[in-house]
Amino acid sequence: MPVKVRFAPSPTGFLHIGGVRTALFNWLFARHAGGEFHLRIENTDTGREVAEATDQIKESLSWLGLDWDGPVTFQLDQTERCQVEARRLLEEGKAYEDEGAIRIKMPDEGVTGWDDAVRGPVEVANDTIEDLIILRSDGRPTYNFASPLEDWLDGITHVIRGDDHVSNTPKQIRVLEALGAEIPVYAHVGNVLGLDGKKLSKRHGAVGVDEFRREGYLPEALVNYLALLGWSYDDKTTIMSREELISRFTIERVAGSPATFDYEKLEWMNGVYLRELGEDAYAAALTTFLGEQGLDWDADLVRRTVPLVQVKLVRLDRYPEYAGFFFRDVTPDPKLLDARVLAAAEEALNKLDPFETEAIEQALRSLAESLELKPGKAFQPIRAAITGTNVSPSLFESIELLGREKTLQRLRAAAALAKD
RNA sequence: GCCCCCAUCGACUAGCGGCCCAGGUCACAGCCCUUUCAAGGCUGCAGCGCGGGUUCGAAUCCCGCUGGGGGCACCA
Repeated sequence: MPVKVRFAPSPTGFLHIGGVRTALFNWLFARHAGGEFHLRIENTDTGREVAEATDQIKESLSWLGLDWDGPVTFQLDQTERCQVEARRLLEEGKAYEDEGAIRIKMPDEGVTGWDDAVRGPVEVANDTIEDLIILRSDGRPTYNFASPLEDWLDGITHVIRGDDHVSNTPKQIRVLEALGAEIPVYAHVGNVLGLDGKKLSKRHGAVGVDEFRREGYLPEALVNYLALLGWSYDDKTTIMSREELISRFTIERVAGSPATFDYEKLEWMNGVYLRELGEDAYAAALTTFLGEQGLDWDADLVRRTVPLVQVKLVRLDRYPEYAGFFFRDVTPDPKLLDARVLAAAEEALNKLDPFETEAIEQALRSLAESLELKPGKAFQPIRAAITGTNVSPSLFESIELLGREKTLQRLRAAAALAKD
């Protein structure tokens, strides 16, 4: 039987990073097996912002490259079918009415168990499972009825979901049995925790996918990082392309223990991906990102700054601060300046020909020498004058790219500032 | 309160009885490189929660404890 899995978020808000991880595992599992990955919106509880949240979920998945098969389905669409099935269970004596709602009968003795694909055998005593309501008195199905029912209708073969669903599983298995449906394979993945050891939630920093996007993370990096949160290929492999992830992913190597989300490692990994990009691809990513930030900077100039910044940035959102001086004026802190050095620099660069990196470096080095200053000491005031700060891309290349006119202009302006 | 799940360096993890006085990655520290910051190279710091078993032999198996997480709705 071909593999068929689903990711079933509820449309209550943006896509949570823990949810994304669940989606990713489902997706990797399906793609590895050549099966299908479906997106189902569990809107059993009529939400107010369904449309908006659904769009956002779809966009987040798309951005990450997690494509789904077939149309997006909505649980609410199965309301009638749920009612029909509930009535059937009633007729078959497997359910009963209770104050207008319908409850399913659960066995009082014995156990309900399953062989969890990540945890192994799990058993729950039946006397701890109550007769749950499957249809509310207003006719709407409850989650624990609608979800397994739709899994059955959709022919879902594997249910891969978060740890928090473990206690729902025995209930859903009983529902499925009553329905006469086949029981899918269940796999419960450990939860994602925040730095404080608590389950990740909106309280703990950037947990929505959107936020990672705004902070300049690459989807490839996020996917790679997330894949390693609870799954591993072997004892030493860390960086894996999407294709490698797909071909290597198996549910057997997924861990059942909770994992703490580590921003520092994600950043490091993002840097790895950023550095691996070709210069044109890097420029394209940067331009797109800047556009999303509302910064309409000259794409050609952005492209030319790439060689100067690529190895330096670990996140795209650092670019404006780091390379913004190419696009807008600067106001350096006077404390970083030195009028004598700046005046000398202006003179040295004024009629330099050609105005190129190598010549610039040569000129400034001999300037340092004649002023009897260590190179680093002499360059810092110049750096501040040119870039506005004491942390910047390589000075000589920056000067070449900025051009003679602007360079001299900034040198003069800074020299004036320094005198006060 | 009841039920379920989990437990290796600060973090993510490898380990499925001897290959482990525990390996990799991030973080951290030191050194090298160096025009700042990064990146890179090298070195280092650091862990099997506790107590009982089983076994010739346990991080690996069993039991208990402790700790953490999740669940017990006409929420999903």
